[in-house]
Amino acid sequence: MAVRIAAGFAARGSSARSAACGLWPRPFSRGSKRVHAKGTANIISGHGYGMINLRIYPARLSRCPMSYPKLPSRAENFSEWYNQLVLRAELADYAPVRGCMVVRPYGWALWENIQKALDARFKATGHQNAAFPLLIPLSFFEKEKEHVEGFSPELAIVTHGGGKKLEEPLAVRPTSETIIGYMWSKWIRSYRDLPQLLNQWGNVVRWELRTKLFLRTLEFYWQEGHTAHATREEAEEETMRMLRVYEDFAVNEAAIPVIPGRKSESEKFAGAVTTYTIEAMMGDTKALQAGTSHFLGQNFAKAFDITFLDRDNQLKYVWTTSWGLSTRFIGAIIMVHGDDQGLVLPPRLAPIQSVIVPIWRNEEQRSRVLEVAQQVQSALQPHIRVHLDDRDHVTPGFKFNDWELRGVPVRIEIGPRDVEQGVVTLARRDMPGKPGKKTVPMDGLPQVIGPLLDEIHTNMLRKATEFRDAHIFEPETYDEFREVVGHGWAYVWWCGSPECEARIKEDTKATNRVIPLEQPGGEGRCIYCGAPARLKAIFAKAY
RNA sequence: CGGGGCGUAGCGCAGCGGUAGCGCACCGCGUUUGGGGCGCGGGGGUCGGCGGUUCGAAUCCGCCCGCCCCGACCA
Repeated sequence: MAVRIAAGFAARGSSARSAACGLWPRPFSRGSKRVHAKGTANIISGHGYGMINLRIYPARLSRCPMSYPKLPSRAENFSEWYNQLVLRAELADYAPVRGCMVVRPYGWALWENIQKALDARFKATGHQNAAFPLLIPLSFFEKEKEHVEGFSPELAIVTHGGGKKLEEPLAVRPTSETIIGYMWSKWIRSYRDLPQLLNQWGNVVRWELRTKLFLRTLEFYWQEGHTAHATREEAEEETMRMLRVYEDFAVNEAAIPVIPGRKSESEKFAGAVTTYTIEAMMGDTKALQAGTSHFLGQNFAKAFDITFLDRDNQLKYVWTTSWGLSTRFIGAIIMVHGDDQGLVLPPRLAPIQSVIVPIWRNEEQRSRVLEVAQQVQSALQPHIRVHLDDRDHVTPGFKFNDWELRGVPVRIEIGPRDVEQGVVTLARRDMPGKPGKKTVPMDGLPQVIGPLLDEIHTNMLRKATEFRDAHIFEPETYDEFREVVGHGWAYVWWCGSPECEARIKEDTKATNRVIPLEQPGGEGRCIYCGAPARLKAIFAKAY
C-alpha cells in the first residue's frame, strides 16, 4: 500500500508578484519562517465559525480601500474583472497564506443568506445538522481505494501537536465521508437506525495548486450532507432529491439557471458510484459545477464496515450518499450576474436588498431629507433588508457608484424634490440607467418593494437563461465543435468512452461537464469518433 | 513543479550609484452634494529579506522569501 500522502508541493520559488495583480492589496510577504517538511502543514488552527443569525448587513460599510478608477470591463479581461470586483466589493481578501482567503462581512452576510435558504430546504427534507471533527486519522483515507487516490495529493497533514511529533499523522478533512462512515459503523445496528439523514456546515481544506478567490481556495466553507439508507433505491432517490434541492435553490434564490445531470466516469467524485451536478454557465461562457450530489453505493459502507440487521434478519451493508455546495457558489453569483459596474446580487440573497441614498444641498435640506429617509427606512425594515447611507463625506454620485459596485438590487433616492412631492425615486440594479428608474409615492413603498424585488429576480433569471441558451451550440462536425468551445458550450452526441473525452480535453481544453438528465432520446454519432451514441453531453471549458 | 511577469507609502506607479518621489486613497478646514466635486493644509516608507561590491546601494552582484498569469491536478 504505497500510498503517498503528500500535501501540496507548494510551488516553491515559482515566481511571481503580480503584474496583473499589481492592482490590489498584496498579502504579507515578509517574515515568513520556514515551514517544516516540505508538503506538510504542521499546525493547523481550526476555523470554526459560529452560526451567526443576526441579520448583519454592515451598519456602515467602510469606503472602498482602493483608488477607485473603474473596474476593468468584463469583455477586456474577465479574470481581472472578477478578481478586482471581489476585493473592491469587499466580499473577500487574500489571506497571508497562499491560496487562502478572508471572507469579509459583506461576503459572509451573503453566505449566511445562502446558508439560510439551503438549511431550510434540508430541514424540510428531514435532515438534521451535526458537527464532525476537523482532524481525521490519516489511515482513514486508505480504506477506500478511489477515495485515497483522489484525495491524497491534496491533503494537508498535521504531524505535530503539543510540541511533539504525533504517532499517527492527522489529515485536515478534505471532506467527511470517512469520519462519518466510521461513526456510523458504531451507531448503526438495525434497519430501525436507518435512514441517517445528516448535514454539516463547516470548512474543509484541499491543497489546490491553482487558486482563485471563492472558486478554488485551499480552505473553503461549505455544507456537506451525508445519508445512509437500507436500500439502493432509497439512496438513489435521496441523491436525486438533493440534486433537485440544489437546482431549486439555484433557480429560485440565486436566479441562476442550471443544468442538472450526471458526471462522466472521469469527472466523478473519488469514491462515488455516480456523481450528479448542477452545471451553470458563467458570464465568459465557461462552465462551473455549482453543486454536487453523489450516490456512493456501498463503497464507504464496505470500507468502514457499516452494516445493519435487516427485517429479514440478514446482515447488510448500508447505501450512502453525500452532497455539497460551497462558497464557490458565491463565485457563480458574481460571474453569472455581474456587469461592468460591479456585482448584481440576486434580491433573495443580497445582504442589503435596498439602500436609501439621501440627497441634500444645505443644512436645512439635510435634516428634512434625513428625517424622511429614516421614516422610509423604518417603514421598510419589517419587510426587507434595508440600509440608509447617511455618510456625509461622500457625494450622492459616489454612493450611486459604490452601491452599484456592491450589487444592491434597489436604490431608493430621496432628495428635496422627492420630499416635496411625497415620492421616492427607485433605481433597479438589473436595469442600469433611466429605464431602471421610476418615481413612486412614498406611502405605498412597503407594498411596492416586495413585488419589485421579485420582478428583479425574474428578470435576472431570464437574462441569465437567455445568455446561456444563446451560447449553447450543437455542432455537427468536430471542426465545428473545436470552434464553438472557444466561445460557448457544445451540446453533442457522445459515445460514452473515456478515451474520446480525454482526447477532446487534450485537443481543446474542453471537458465533459454534464450528461443532462433530460435526454433527447434516439441515437446519433459520437462527435469525436463517429461511433453510434445514445447520450448527449455538454462539453465546455470550465473553472 | 515547468514557462512568463513582478516585489519602492493603503493602492497604482516613477526613480536604476549621490538626502525617498508622483497620482489616487487617508486626516483637518472650507466650499460642494439628483451619477465617482473643488481648493488649501497635513500624516504616512526597515525601497520583500539576508549577504556582497562601493567613500556611498532602492539602484550593481549572489542567495533566499513571496505574489500574479499560463500549464499539469481539482468543489
